[in-house]
Amino acid sequence: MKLTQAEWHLMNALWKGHPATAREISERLPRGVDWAYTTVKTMLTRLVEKGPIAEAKKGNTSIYEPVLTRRQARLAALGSVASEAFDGAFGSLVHFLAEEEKLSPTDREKLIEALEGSPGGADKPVEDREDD
Amino acid sequence: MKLTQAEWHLMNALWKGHPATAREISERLPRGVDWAYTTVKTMLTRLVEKGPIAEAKKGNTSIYEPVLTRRQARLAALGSVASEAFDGAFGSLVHFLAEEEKLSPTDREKLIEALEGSPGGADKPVEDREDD
DNA sequence: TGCAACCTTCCACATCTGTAGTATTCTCCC
DNA sequence: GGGAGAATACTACAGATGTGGAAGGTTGCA
Repeated sequence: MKLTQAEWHLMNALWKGHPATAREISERLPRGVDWAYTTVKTMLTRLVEKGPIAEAKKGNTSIYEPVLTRRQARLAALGSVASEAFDGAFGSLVHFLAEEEKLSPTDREKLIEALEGSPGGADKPVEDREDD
Repeated sequence: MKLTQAEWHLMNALWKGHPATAREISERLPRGVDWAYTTVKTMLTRLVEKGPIAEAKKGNTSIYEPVLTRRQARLAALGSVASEAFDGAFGSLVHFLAEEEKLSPTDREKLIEALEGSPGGADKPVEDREDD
């Protein structure tokens, strides 16, 4: 259940409140992500096929519900980084992070840069429900 | 400088010792990653185009050198996860990790599963030079 | 009852990824 | 000098991703 960046946008929007319709979701996308409604619809359909979300019909309209919880997705994402970048050792990742806590200024810059590299991040924090 | 999984394999192999030839790199790929030599060559060429590694010619043969350091790549990877999955808040990622330290058994399983999901992870630990 | 607004499904298409074959060019050794 | 074995360059191709247009069904309201 590894998500792509675009899929994260959708999932984040869905986790913000569900069930939700495609339109609701598309309205909740972060600033900078200005997709056509049909784009959202296509991605949602693909996510349903792939499994992370479920679709139900209410009359003519589809309503979506997350199947994958936010926590599961986060674990998967971190697990994947651990496996690729830290020789599969989760502890090594944590260790690295701990070390980097004392980031040098230039590295801090790099990180900020990385964070700003994609839209959707680093603006207003979202409510912090720990699951779903 | 976000790397794909396949690219991580190559970069990891290169970081293990450099400069290195395509053949050397291909021989250092993790078990389970059995690419044809030409595949390795293609990926290396693409990585050179994209920037993370540099290529120099020694007679007929290309020798490769990382430009992106391991540490930079790790920061970028974690930054990207932070941005996608933690609303851009790096601290939130760290917090999550801290919480998850007390993983439930089933979740621990899920994590293991995620780690085992791709080849190259979780066998022998690699030397732990903190940079390059 | 008819239209505006909204929803859906289907199709399209460029780019990126993963993977590798083929053909050509070097090079080194006999 | 000629051939075997490597290395290279070029090309291909399927599947995933990112985007969205076109056309047609539904529905509530005037």
